Amino acid sequence: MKNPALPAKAPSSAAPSRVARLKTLEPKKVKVSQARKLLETDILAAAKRLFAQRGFGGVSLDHIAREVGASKQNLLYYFPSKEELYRRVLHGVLDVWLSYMDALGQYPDDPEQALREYIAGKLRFSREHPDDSRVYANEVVSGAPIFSAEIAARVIPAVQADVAILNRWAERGLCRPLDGRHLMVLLWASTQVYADWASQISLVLGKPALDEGDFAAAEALIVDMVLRTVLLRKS
Amino acid sequence: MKNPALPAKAPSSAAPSRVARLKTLEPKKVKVSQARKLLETDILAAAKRLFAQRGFGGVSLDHIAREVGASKQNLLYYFPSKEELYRRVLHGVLDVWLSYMDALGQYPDDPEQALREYIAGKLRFSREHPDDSRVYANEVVSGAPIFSAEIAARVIPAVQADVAILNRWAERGLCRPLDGRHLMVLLWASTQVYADWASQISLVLGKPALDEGDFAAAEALIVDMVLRTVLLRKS
DNA sequence: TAATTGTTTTACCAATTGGTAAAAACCCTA
DNA sequence: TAGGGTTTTTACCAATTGGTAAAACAATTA
Repeated sequence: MKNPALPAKAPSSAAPSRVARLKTLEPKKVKVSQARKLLETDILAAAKRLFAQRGFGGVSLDHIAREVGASKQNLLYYFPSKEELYRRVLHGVLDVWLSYMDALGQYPDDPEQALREYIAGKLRFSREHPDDSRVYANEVVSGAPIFSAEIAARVIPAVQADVAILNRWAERGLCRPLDGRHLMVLLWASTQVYADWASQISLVLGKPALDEGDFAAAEALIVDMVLRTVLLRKS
Repeated sequence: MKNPALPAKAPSSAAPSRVARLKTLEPKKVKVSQARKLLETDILAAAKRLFAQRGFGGVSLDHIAREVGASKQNLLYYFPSKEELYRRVLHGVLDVWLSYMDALGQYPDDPEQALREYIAGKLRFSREHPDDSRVYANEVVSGAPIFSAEIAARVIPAVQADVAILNRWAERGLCRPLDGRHLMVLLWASTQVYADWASQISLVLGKPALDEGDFAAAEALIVDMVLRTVLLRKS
């Protein structure tokens, strides 16, 4: 099915085969034993981009394949099915997502620094990996039909660890006691929105795309709010 | 591309026609002059639910039609195309979305009350209209390919009005001066996340669905944070 | 060089996609 | 009850969907 809003891709008439392209660019440099990993990576990258933009159901294998200059059947040689490809993409996305979750543990005795780092990291994630954020958002908005098990297995423990850290701070009198679970939700929401809602935010800010200054302003506001709320006294 | 004659489609034996169903349920009550509006409403409701869950590309007309007990062709009698149906759904969603935007103007001289109402309203929106929120989120995450014009025309002015109110408060010394645009983004994010990310939040909270208490806890946290940040002194 | 392995292409497939045309059924009024 | 407008169903359509089978090609090893 064609998403009418997206411009139809110009028919890649010349359609250079991928192998031909590789050979042309680096005649003998690229070992074909590496070709597999290369193409696999390309497919995953293209799939991530498209899934981020249009969701699982809005993307066809043919679309992804054309994007990397391969045939759909070639793609199916690397990934046994569309759902498996999607699963692989999601798996990678979750890896990246989780890698920004352990900032709180880095500063076990300094809530302020820990929270600053956490927020800064999450905003960096939104800025540097917007498609990862959007793929994740798409899956979660859909009710996580495919990945709820993996989210439960990997995300929930990470969240609970972060919540435990917050609770320990509160017990030690380092911060106000509050429901860490809702604080985590708020942190995700307020940072990832700068990836997921970038199109609307840039409309609000009146510019074609978000720049460094916008992210800095967002960080300042979020950090300010969170520290005011979490710390016993604003330093 | 050749297309060999396909075997005649099996007659949908069990499928009860919609009219038959209506008649069975309420023999003469339902005026058929109302049938049109009824079916149209049903279609829009079903489409909203499905678009919310799977995005534009993940839903077929047939899927929507079956959901309301009608045929795809019947559906196309009411809506000329899938995109037009989607547009109608989005239009309704935007109406609801915007109806929660003018809370700030209700209390022009009382930032605290205004912000409390705004947050409470937005959370009510997430709770009472989760599908609206998700359809909106899906469209925005996709880069608003179909609705960016209408968002620009209807949402942006509303945001600017709210930002102007915030600025006026700051000028009058009623609140701290801050970038109202980022505050608005934060308010959307932190409230709508309770609709869009409900599946993950309920996993975090360890319950099958969010209940009133969860929304109350969220409201308390968000209000607390925002008031601490926006007001000159926390009352 | 031959056999083997790994990769890509060609040729299909049935089912589904959004959409059209026209016949049929239905309802209200004259 | 006959006609006219409204709604639904039947019958299609070409294009696209995810996926399979096998042939062809390329690379590595024996």
